[in-house]
Amino acid sequence: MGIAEKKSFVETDAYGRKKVINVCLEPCSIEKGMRLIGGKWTGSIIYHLKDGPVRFNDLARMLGGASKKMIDQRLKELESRDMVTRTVINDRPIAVTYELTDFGQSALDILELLKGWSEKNKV
Amino acid sequence: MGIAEKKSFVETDAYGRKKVINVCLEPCSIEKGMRLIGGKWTGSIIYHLKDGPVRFNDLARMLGGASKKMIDQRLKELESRDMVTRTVINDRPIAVTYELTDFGQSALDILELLKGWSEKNKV
DNA sequence: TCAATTAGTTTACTTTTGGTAACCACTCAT
DNA sequence: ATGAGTGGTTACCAAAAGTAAACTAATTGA
Repeated sequence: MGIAEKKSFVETDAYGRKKVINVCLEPCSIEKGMRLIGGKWTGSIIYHLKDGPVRFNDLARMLGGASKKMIDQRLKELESRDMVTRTVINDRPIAVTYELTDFGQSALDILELLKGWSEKNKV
Repeated sequence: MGIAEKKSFVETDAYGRKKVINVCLEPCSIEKGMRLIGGKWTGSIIYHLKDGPVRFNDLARMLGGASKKMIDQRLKELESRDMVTRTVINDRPIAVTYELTDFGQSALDILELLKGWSEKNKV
C-alpha cells in the first residue's frame, strides 16, 4: 500500500469485545493536510497568490474580512512550510511581495476543486 | 461568469491611490468551503463514513485522537448542514448510525485529492 | 504641512475551541 | 453483582485564536 493509510474497521472477538483495526493514532493524512491549508484565511491567501507575486497591503485589501495580524500570521506559517516566499523588492520605501513556491502551487488543485464545490452548492 | 467570483485586483488611480476591485467583503467561496469541511476532525469523519453507515462508538474508536465530545459536536454540525444523517436503528440498547448524504458524499472528491496530496508530500 | 502610502508590530481585549473526566439510563454476558 | 457495552451530556478549565485600533519610521504627493 506504500505510503497510504490502511482502511480502519471494527472487529468483534469471540466474547463480543470490539477492537478497531488500523486506528488513527495520530491525525490521519486528511487531518494533516487540513492543517496545512485549512487554517482561517490560509486557503484564500494561497488562492489570491495564484497569478503571481502580491504585496502585503494589496493582499490585505483583497481579503476584506481578515485583519493584518491574521494575514501576517498566515503568511509566516506558509513561509515556514515553504509554500510561500517573501521577497523584499525595495527598501525605503519598503516593499515586499509574497509568491507561491512550487509546493504552494501544488495546493491550488485542491483549492480550485473546493471553490467549485462551494460555489455549486451555494454554500 | 455566473455564480463564480470575479478575480480581485488592485488599481491605482491618477493620483497614485490604490483601490481594490472585487474585494472579498465576505469570506470568499474558498473560505466558506473550508468552514464546511475544514473544522478539526471534520474531514476525517466524512472520510471514515465513505463506505457506508458507521456507529458512533466505532467512529470514536477509529479516530484515535478525537474525544467523544469533538466527534459529537462535528457530527451535529454535519447533520445541520445536511452532510450526514443520523439514524436510530435500535432502542434499548440504543444503537445509532451516521451516514453521508449525497451532499456529504460530494465532498469526498476534495478529501481524496487532499489525502493524496498530503501523502505525496509526507506532510 | 498635511495626508496617505509602505509593512508590519503591539496592545489590550474578547471569543472560541478543545480536552478531561464524570455521569446518565439502559442492556447484556459472566 | 460486576464490568463492559450503548450513545451521548454536562461542567469545568486552560489555551488558543481572533479582533480593532493605535503606532512605528520613512517616503511621497498635493
